[in-house]
Amino acid sequence: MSSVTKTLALLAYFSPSRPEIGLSQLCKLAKRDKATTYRHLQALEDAGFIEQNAMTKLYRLGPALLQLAQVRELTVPQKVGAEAALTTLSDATGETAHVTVLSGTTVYPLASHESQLHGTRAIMDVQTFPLHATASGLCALAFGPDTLFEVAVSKMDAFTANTVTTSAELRKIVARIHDTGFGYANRSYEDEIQGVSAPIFDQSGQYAGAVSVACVATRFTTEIEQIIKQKLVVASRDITRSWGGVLPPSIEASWTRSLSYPHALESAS
Amino acid sequence: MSSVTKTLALLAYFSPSRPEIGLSQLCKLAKRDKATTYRHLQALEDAGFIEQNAMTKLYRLGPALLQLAQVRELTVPQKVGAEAALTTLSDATGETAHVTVLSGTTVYPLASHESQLHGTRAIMDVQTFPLHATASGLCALAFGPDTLFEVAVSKMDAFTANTVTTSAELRKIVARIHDTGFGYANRSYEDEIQGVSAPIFDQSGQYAGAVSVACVATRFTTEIEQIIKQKLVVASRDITRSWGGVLPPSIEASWTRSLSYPHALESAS
DNA sequence: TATGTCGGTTCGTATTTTGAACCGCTGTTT
DNA sequence: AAACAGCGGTTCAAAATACGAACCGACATA
Repeated sequence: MSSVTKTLALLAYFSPSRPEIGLSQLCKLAKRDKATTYRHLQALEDAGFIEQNAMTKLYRLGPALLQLAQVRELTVPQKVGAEAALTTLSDATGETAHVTVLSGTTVYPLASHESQLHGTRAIMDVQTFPLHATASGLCALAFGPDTLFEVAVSKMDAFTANTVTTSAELRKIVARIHDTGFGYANRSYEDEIQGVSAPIFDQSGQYAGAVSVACVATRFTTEIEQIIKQKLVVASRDITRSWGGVLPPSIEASWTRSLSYPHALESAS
Repeated sequence: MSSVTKTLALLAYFSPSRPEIGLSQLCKLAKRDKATTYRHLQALEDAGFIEQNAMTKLYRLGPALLQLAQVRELTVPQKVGAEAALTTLSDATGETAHVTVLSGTTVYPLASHESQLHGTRAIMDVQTFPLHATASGLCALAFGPDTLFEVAVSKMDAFTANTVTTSAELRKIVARIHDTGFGYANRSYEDEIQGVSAPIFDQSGQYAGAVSVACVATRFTTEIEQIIKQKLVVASRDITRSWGGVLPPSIEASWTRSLSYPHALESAS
């Protein structure tokens, strides 16, 4: 592991729920030496990736990230191209909806929209989505490059009692997703959250990401499942078009089949 | 220079005008060895900071940046707190307005708004603002920590014929900005651009950033200068309040003086 | 077929990174 | 007030890592 990788990994400890971190706390979190961590933080600070609160000495993410994010979004305007469809999806289903993108072998959150309808909502405070345990991740496995599978198998943490933990089980789930055109994660990442997702493709027909609905599990009935799937299809078409992509005909065929024979899916969820 | 610093420095070569860069081109730009640069790019790609276009092999900024930027903005909601005032400022002056923040010893762009009024506009494609040559940077020198001055002196590149290049000149300009409460940059960074800025402060009365108007120099008359300054004061008050900060009374006094006796300023611009 | 450039890889050298121990400071406990 | 614990930050010898010249195969040009 290079020093660069170790340094950049520190940034992942900052989150909305833990926005400021002191040196010692970060050392504990990352299980690193204090001197090393301090030097890494210095390097990040020099680059503007973090800054230090002069009063409290706590570190927080820095302004250079905003700058770079802006360039990224100008280069690949995915976020702006997903937001309208996401709002529509969330409003139509009354649940939290989000879009993820696949980059390399990692699934990143891009945008999310929370429904105003329910008090209890699925909230996202996630850096990256595990391939084997989330609807988005499973979608990537089913429709993305085949090399992802071995990556997924190499880190199959059990997040809940429902998380799949064997390569064989995973392969079966992925196969079903490939058939139906929808990713499912039934309480496999967070307790009481049921995720459903649909893939998004880029201009060359390559897998680009997924649009998902995270539903509080107790609300997840076969009726709402049907509605969610219908709306997911619309959102996926919208976002794919907005990103300049094309949906493979096979996906459209899968969706048609899935939505016509909903009973075929029940065992999958 | 640590390998981390060298690696992160590569990100600065990506910009709206050069959003995708190949390995060899990046080596030339950064004047680095190809093997080293390649390894650095790998590390950045592993972290999701860049990604590679599979067809063209060109690299571009990655989706992890959006994620981190979102956390940054949730931690320190500066951008959202500046945008309304920025729009107002730009509309009222008919020129491009922008907000910068000081982090460590570096001035970063935060947000900008371009006037719809004129065909010719100041456009910003800048990673960081030089302390000695921009209105924002000079504002930081005048109202920020004293340690900035030596940093500024250590890199006084001459961007135009008007850029100050001696420590003595710089000190004089900074003193005048301190007196008037407005930063000026008369064609000192970009030819034909005249910048005027006002400082923004944080909750402890520390310098936090600046709000600026970049005016095409041929349009810069004493009349528009007065209007710009008046609107800058409003914007600075707005943004400072929105950031939870307080304006030092001395600044308000400087502004009152400057705006009452505009002639005292003419030699400054 | 010769040539240049591209992205990417190899391997021995030596530079950089590393972490135990330490420092000075602050706030708390005894 | 003495002892202690925790903090951010620093030092230096030991060791792991980064480095870059040379190289490879693919592609485009001439």
